[in-house]
Amino acid sequence: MRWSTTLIPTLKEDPADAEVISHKLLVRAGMIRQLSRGIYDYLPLALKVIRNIEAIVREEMDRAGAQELLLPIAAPAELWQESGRWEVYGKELVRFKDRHERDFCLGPTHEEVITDLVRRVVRSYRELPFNLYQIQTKFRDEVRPRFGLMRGREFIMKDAYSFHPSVEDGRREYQNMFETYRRIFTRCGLRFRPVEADTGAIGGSLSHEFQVLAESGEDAIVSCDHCDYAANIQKAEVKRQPHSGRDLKDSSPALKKVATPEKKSVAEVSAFLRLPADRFIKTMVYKVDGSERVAVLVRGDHEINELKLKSALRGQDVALAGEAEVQKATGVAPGFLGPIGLKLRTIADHAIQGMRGAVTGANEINAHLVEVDQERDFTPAAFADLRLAVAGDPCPRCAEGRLESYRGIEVGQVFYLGKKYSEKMGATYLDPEGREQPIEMGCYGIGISRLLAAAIEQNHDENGIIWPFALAPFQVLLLPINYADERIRKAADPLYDELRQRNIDVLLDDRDERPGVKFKDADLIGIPLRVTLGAKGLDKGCVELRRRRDGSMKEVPLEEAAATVQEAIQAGLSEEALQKN
RNA sequence: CGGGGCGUAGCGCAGCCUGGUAGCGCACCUGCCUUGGGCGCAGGGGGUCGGACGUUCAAAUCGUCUCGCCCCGACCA
Repeated sequence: MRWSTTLIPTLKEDPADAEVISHKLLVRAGMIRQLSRGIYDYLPLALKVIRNIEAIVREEMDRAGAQELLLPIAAPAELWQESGRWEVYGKELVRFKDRHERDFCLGPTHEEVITDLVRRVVRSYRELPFNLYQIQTKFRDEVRPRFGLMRGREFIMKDAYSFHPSVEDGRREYQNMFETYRRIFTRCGLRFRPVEADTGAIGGSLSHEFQVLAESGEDAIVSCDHCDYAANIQKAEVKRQPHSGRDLKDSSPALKKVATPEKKSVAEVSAFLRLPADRFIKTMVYKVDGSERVAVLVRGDHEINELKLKSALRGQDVALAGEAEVQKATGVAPGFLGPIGLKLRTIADHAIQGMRGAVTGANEINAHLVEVDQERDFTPAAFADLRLAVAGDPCPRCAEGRLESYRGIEVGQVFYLGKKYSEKMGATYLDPEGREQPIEMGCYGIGISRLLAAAIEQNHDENGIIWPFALAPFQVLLLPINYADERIRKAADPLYDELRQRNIDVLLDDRDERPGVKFKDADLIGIPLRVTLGAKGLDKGCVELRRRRDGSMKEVPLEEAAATVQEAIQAGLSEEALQKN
């Protein structure tokens, strides 16, 4: 492609409305433009990258035995009412009426539509299993779209759904997809980590997320430095440890009330009493299923994991109580709550068990209790794993490891759904004994457009994007210093033709621009290889080959340039494929 | 949904407080010049100041409403 005939509207300055680096660079590199909140035009350069991602996804999905299909983006409300999600999904689901006043929605995901298709088609176990996928635009009316393509309302997604005659077969396919995702993200040239994940709104019993590692990621993840345990912080288990009581004398000093005027938070009381945060017991009041109030205890340096709390309460909805609600339920203001004498059902994190010499609120304004001994002074209804894991925690799976924490961008997630949709929607088959059975299901998503942004978050420098070879919109950029110069042009044009003959995706910067402008734009759009053709080099019969990633440069005889470029691309691709993840 | 901020040329911004002929940089067009990291000189085009209503002799500027975009937020006791 010749630059002069394409549309790559680069910008010198960051767009005013962009916050994160991928958003800034996508706009500055002329790849996307915003049409509306969370809705973007994909310009040619962006679409080329998307097509590259899609090609990798298709190859690997097909290789794994899945088949591509395409489902409608608009779906009738009835399907969503059947699954129960018409009511549950909320405002994220865009609804509209057609001219006959029938309710429809735009698909934010396609479990309903595909389950409906399959139940109308499949009769027998002989027709199972299979895995169907599509690559399609999705629409979710996010509360707060942000960060450019990272959280858009309209986005491109690959979604796959598999159907099985047994749990074992479903698990096999889950594993198959897990490995396929590993291959896909490895081939994309990304550093990533699969982590155990919560199943969230989609439902199901087993799930992993694929997180592209990037400082700017919205997700916190932890992984073991010793074994291969890794999990989203929301899901990460905490190993039950022996209690952290200070001194294990037979008896604790007597309980003592101390005045703590206006000191409410752990940080404030900790500073005031000169005691470390891990000596504190934090008491939080939760609304459970909207009515009951439950007190939850965690150590002062820990934080409650509401997902764990929810499962400890057998799946009831939990929400932190407001200040007025706390006052009403306990008779004291938040900040001075403690488990001793509290007339509420109380559950405590494991770390609370056996604590001695602890500090808690006194259940009266401006006072705390010190020298609290859990076994002596109070007994919660239950102990459970209720807190968020933190870096340094011992690994819940192996003996030696410690957890490290990272930030990540979720670009893929696999779910084992089981019978969740098939039972509700009556997707069944006849087993060999002639009995009707609900189909076992799994589903597997990849955020294609988010992957585009994540790749940039992970691969950029102060000058612009640094594309992995596997995703780059062009493999190589030809940069004639002065294309109007006949000698340079007569070197550039044949090289351009030869690269094209070798089936290499090449961009020729044939614009009548100053060299500086071309160099800046070249770095900005991030093509992995750049061949510079200038008078100095041509005097020696040479051109210059430069790698975008490390800036390394070498002179190459003009006649060998095409072959050298081809080798460099091969080398780059295999280097990416061998990257350890 | 709540709170805050911003809408002025394609992009980035000033002007608004204190009403009086709409500006700057970049980009763009023409010519000359220049050609290894966003050159130089000269000339030029482009704006219903987001929209509506109001106040006023007069509104980008003041008021009311409205639309759009950005950021923050569901309380860690």
